[in-house]
Amino acid sequence: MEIDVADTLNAGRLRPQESFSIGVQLHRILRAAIIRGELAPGQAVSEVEMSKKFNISRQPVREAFIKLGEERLIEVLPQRGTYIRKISVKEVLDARHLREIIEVSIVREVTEKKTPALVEALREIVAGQRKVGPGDNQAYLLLDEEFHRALALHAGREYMWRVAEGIKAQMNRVRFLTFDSATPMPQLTDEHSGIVDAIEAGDENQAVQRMERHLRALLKSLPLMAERYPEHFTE
Amino acid sequence: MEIDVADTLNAGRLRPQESFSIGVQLHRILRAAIIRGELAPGQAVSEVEMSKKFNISRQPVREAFIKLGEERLIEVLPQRGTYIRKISVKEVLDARHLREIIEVSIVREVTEKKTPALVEALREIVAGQRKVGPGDNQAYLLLDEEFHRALALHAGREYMWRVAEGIKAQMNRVRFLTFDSATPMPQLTDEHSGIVDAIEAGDENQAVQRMERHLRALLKSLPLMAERYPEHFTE
DNA sequence: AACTCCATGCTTGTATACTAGAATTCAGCG
DNA sequence: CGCTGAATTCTAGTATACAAGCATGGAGTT
Repeated sequence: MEIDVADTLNAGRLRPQESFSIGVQLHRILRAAIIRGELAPGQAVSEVEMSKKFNISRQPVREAFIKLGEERLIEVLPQRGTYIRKISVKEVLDARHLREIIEVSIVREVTEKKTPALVEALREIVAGQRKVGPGDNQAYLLLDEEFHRALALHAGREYMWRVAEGIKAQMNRVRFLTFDSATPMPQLTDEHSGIVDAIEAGDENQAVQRMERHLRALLKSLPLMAERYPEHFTE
Repeated sequence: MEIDVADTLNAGRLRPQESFSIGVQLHRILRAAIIRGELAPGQAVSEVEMSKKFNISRQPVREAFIKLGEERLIEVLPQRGTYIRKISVKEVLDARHLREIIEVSIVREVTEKKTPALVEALREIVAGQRKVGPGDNQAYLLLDEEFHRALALHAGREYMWRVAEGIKAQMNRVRFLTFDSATPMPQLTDEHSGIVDAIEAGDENQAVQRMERHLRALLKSLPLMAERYPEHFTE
């Protein structure tokens, strides 16, 4: 069931946002498209194909491909072709585990350093999450990111957050698969809210426990998705 | 005290290892040169400069620069220039902290999953470290990497290791500064040996403690280096 | 029928030319 | 003497052309 890129990717000129180079823009576009599954795992892509689709030259496409390759979202085989990577269950599990120890470390630090301003900011994000419409997965994911980023930045761990962002790409590919089926957004929001409560109360252990529980939801859904969409996975 | 690249980087033709593309080869070369301090922090580099020095075109250089930029080893300022990033104390501390929680997680896992074969392999690496000559920092660093990588792979955490490798670039820049002065290689080897002992004994807590202690050495040396070589640092 | 081999058309890798923007320098003017 | 401004010369970004390797398909042979 090959998804045609032209249908979902609004191809055409690619110059409006002049502040960022074309290569950088394309990288973001393709990255999002892969995570959202609009570029099917296993599907072949090529530099010339993309350059034609966006009316640009091969060079910026190449730049984007290099970055996507380092993020392990595509695989570049010299003189043979470039393919959207299938999701590796093992890699996702590893990424999830890594993210857990990072976020646990952060939430522990934050609970120590908490300020009223931070708590209020977090509550505001959670409130925003409650307002998201049932179907708007993308909007919710953005607010989810904002929540976790706020924690990292308050702990002063910008570098850690940068690393975590790369990790999350792998996980988000799975999350987008689950969206259609099995993930109740309100429950996630409740979990966020519970974490904020624990932070506000200064209860470090409870904050950590709730964060772990929050991040382990993927452990349940991953095998289900791997079974339901076997063509998306490699193992 | 600008270090001339031509002196240290053996410039010239760049084609012997045909299996890897020129861009990939150059990336490795420059990466090592930056970590070893042969390209001085703050120093300006340029795509044409490198392309002339290695008798290649600008494109592979550009590819290498993109990767180095993502590793935060250089900074590319569009239409202005490219510079070797100065070492950020804050970033190094963050990287160190991140590496600690990763390696602690790994060593904990390894202590559970230990096998006689692994213990023997680790002891062999440690033995190799004892044989390294006093001045051969680069050889020692390779064996140090091998030690930690063996742990990660035995835990089945290839993906984690991949992430950790990127992190270590930042830390190794500092370690190379300390080599000339204050780091007794035998002591590091003893620490490795102690970690293996704890793993073999199955004493998880002690293994973790020793790993933490081992990785916290940088906390002492970092401020000293920042003071001794202020031109290498940004803060 | 099956197997070999070469031509053809794909792919990414590399080289070169051109564009556009920033900084510097030096001439000209107040 | 000091300041302004335009030309020059850097830079990285983009476009296009060429090279080289791999896969596929079909013609030819056995």
